[in-house]
Amino acid sequence: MESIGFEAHDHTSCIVSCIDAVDSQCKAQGLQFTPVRKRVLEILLQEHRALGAYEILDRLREEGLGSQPPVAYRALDFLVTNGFAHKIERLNAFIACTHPGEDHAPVFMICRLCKSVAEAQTIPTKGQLGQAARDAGFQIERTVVEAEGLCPKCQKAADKCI
Amino acid sequence: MESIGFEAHDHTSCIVSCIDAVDSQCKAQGLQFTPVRKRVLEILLQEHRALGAYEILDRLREEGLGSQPPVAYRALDFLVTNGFAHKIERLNAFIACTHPGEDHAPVFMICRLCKSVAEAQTIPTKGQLGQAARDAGFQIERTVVEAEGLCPKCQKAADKCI
DNA sequence: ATCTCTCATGTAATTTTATAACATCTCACG
DNA sequence: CGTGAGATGTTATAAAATTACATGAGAGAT
Repeated sequence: MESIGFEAHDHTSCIVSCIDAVDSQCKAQGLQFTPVRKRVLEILLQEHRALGAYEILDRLREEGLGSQPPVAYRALDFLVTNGFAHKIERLNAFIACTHPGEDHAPVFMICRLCKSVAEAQTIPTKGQLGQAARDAGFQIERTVVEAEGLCPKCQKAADKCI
Repeated sequence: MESIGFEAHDHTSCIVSCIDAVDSQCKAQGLQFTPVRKRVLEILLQEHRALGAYEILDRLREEGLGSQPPVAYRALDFLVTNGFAHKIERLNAFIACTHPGEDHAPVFMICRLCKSVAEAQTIPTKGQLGQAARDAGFQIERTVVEAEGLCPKCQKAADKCI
């Protein structure tokens, strides 16, 4: 269980290496990692925060890469379908995946103050959800697990105010 | 860990007893269980399926209980805030709570074929999500846990087609 | 070389989901 | 009675997502 998002790290290299990883994975799988798709992933990678489709669209528009909603939604759909990004249902927003390539059952922790989002991995069949599914005879295909609360930084900031 | 939703049960009495339970809880807490709010909860209780706000609004409109979106959204907000209903984020839809009154960390299982939704309860601090949060120093306030897949009935139906 | 099929993109219009803002009402409490 | 909090009515608008259809670009067959 590893989580990325709340700690500092070298962001520039993180973006480059992630793009490279996705690039080669696309080549391996015969997927087209087109300029719009790559740019959308870069935009997402620039922050550990979920971005709305229209925020992304605005940036694409500034860069002349597309101006209508389907442009953003299609690129996001490609990224999500192939596991390079995730949708945060609670926020109707999207975030780059921090574990591209690996098989996925992501869990998100969303800070209600600073809006940062961290991703961790779980094994869906294990744990309480897995147990509940087994009890009910339910066959899990996909999971959405999102926790809202306070990240370490904002907890400290909140403590000072008391 | 108990789950309601995929098994048959006496639905009429389930609705009545649930409304009664919410009614007395509202009295105890000084909450106003007004006609619109009660009707919306009844509508939700009539199916073990999540209903969109506009589906609910349509029914309210037919009954002359309100015609504009805020009417439905306000009633739903009351029900969700007080734990009498839940929002299924994945579906942008709402469902009556099967455990009103109890302290809540619900988990939902959504059948992708028949759209039925079952609710189970978990302890958020336990399990993999709790562990991930502890590892990251994240303080959970609220969780969204939704699994999509096949309910027992639809699994059987799917098996026959192979 | 060109046909053609698939996948990606461009664009307009629309649908679906949700909220803002403000007027009005009701009813318990002083 | 006032008056103030909470509930409702109504108009308008914002935000999120999709449909539908036209166009383009490249791989592989003929």
